[in-house]
Amino acid sequence: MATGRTHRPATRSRGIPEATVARLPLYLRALTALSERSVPTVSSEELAAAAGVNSAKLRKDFSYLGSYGTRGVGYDVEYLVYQISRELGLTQDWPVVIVGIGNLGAALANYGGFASRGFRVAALIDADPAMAGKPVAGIPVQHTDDLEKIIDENGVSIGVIATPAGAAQQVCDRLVAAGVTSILNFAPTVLSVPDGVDVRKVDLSIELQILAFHEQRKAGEEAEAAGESEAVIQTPKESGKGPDGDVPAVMPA
Amino acid sequence: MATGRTHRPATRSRGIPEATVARLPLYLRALTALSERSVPTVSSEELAAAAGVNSAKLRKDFSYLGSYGTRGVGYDVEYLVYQISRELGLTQDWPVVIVGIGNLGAALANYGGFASRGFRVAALIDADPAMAGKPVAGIPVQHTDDLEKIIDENGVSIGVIATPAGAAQQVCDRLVAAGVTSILNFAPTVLSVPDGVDVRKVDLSIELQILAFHEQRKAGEEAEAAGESEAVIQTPKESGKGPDGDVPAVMPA
DNA sequence: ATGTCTTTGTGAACGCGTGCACAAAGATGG
DNA sequence: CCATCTTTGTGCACGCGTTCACAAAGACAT
Repeated sequence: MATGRTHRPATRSRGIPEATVARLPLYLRALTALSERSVPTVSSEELAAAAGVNSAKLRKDFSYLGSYGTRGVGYDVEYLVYQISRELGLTQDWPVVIVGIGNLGAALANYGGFASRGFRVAALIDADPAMAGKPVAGIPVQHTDDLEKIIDENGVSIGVIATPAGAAQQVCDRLVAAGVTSILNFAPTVLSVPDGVDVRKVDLSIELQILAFHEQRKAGEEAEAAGESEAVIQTPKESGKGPDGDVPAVMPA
Repeated sequence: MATGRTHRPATRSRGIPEATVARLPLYLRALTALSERSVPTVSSEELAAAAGVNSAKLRKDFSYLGSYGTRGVGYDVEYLVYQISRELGLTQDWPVVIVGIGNLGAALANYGGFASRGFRVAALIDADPAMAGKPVAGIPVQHTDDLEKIIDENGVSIGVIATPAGAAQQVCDRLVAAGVTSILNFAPTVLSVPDGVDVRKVDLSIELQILAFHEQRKAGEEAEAAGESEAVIQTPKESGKGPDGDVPAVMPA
């Protein structure tokens, strides 16, 4: 099943920083767009602009993969697309199961982004017997009872949890026990998993709350409206006295 | 995590580090659960375990908000819930618009997490005239033409983009022009916004690709550790600059 | 070949976030 | 009131990630 995995592109292959890994998909997307427009080469400056990052950062990121650029010219788009795809493991097929076919699960099943890049929805699983057999996105929903069998027969190693919060940990445990080692969690819960299992979480309400925090801060500064531009003022760290404006630093009684 | 933002000197808004802000919602969720069980106080150790973080980190996070704990006892749950809620701006109402009512947009509209905490879906907007008036999650969908009017009349400052990638930037521009200053972007695009506008992005396919990377790495290590007698992994000749044999089959965006 | 010009690749400095470890603060019991 | 025990709040050191700035590498023109 797994083809040769002893890859060593003439440089330090192991030890790609996590932050870099998180940006590779971004670069890949930008490069794919260039590829479709048949652009042969691209400079770090251009690509960085397209990906919304600093060009030095981009060059350093690529340097972890190896020296794929040509000084004075830039990077070969096709070659880079291939290298990043391979580094991310997108040259192979990743069967994925989605557990919890509610509104969100159905939306995920229909999401084109899955199929387009090496990921294939191998099965949809739901606890509701009434859902069983019903096709969603052209795939019949299967019952939770068969979870282990489905994982095993399809060689699934990536699972997506889109269940209510209450069921998430239990589903997670079963997925892990059945052999899944990477989980994308949409349920608003902190999952606990054994070592060796990766969990990434996508949490709507957390994202909104972070936005609300900044929004409130912006509103506060605006209300203060002393005529200062917000970018440059850096209040020196003071302790004790300090007019921090709107919010009273309430101390517990 | 994923937060694509235009550059800004990593400002500590009122001295609270960005990393701390991102964890506050997590603490709040754990505290709310404790509150519902009528637990009066909690130690940093317990709360940290519930939130899945280091206890020292949690104490330091709270120290940015002020000294709300009592040594030898712990933190007062109710008080802390209130303080964090206020800090995050959840004590006020945040009207939100969702633009792009496809599968994902509809799922978001139905998502309970919105209403539960200060956020209220003020309007659903879609470009398809056939959708207009059709109720989704009990809210009638309105047409994009009225976007500016809807933003204005409802005092919306937070927008959610769930459109196809092609429409995202255009929608974003209109939202910003209409007064929205915080955007949660689900479209697989890098949005460019003026200073002062916050963008957070949620990108499915990026999350999956990051998981795939680690999955591939795990598989590789495993194969390496499981004895090297496999003749399959013979070092390819790597003649010239061409990559090794297996064809990449480049995927479209 | 030689010089000029462009762009990469990276050494080094800096800043942020994390986690340890401990002193200070307060509760609790005698 | 004093001793002891628990838990907070934080000083400090370390490591990761980001950014600057520049030498080296190659393309290209003459």
